[in-house]
Amino acid sequence: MFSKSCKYAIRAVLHLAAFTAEERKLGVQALADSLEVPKHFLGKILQELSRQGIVSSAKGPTGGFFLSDADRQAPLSRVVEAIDGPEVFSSCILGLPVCGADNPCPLHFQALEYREALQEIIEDRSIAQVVEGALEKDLKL
Amino acid sequence: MFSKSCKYAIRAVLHLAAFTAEERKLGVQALADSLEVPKHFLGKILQELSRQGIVSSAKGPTGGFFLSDADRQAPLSRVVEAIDGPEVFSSCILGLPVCGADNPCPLHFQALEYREALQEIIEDRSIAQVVEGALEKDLKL
DNA sequence: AATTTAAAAGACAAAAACATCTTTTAATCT
DNA sequence: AGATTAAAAGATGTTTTTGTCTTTTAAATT
Repeated sequence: MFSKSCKYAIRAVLHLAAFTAEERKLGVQALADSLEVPKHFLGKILQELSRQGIVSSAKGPTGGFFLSDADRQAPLSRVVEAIDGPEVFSSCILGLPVCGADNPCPLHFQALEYREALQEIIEDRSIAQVVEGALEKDLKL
Repeated sequence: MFSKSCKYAIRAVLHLAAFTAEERKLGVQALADSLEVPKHFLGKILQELSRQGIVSSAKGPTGGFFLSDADRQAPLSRVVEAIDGPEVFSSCILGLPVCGADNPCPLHFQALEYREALQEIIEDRSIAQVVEGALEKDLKL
């Protein structure tokens, strides 16, 4: 489904959304500890997310990563697109390059429902909404 | 979603289901040509599928791969399990080792629908049924 | 029995994904 | 200004996935 990098990215962004703000940043070390993922690898991912304007960051003492209010409004799919690329959503489930309604693969029509379910998870909800829902249910982030 | 090997495997099995039988086998070369996938790589995959009893094969002249009537009755999920492992269905969408209804990840409940859609595609239909449906719709296999 | 055909098996190679380490840059604090 | 802190950037290493090639084994045909 998602690559490992992408899974880390999603978890990191949700965690940042829940626990940080402009005045309350989190360093890679702290974040890596919380998520129990390799520090340097996470650093690379955050770097890319930062470059793409999905998370915010500041250097130096009191620096770190955080999610601005604007950052929170983005759909979760932006994170996925940033790391795994936009193909994840649209590409054929059997990897055929020309699969579509006109030239469908053997699973094309069955796969539509799966496609929609996927969209509901990551395209239809903003980062803020996902976190809100999770906090309501007392889920760990 | 599925690994490349797994995508090849599914396509190969469906093709074999549509065009072969005990008396009408297909060699790796011919199959690779039809599916437009690398011959030797496909060979490896078929070897594994054969070892696991998902496809049938015969050596020597007039040899090749085919699907017996019994082979056809298996659900598509057997192919997926054989190549990508059984985890694909049950594992957490964010890769958390302990994600479940009791200790759910931030996307656990949203992911349920996606899970079900996925099951409907590969667990609820036999290979024979998928091929039948595809042939009815004139889809290329 | 000898030859041919094609899968089975295993060794090997390239690419991508995953992960770590070091250096540089920029910001803060004293 | 100098020291310190932490992200940015880049180099490097490891593992997994993907792909190729060669040898072996078994079956059929002559």
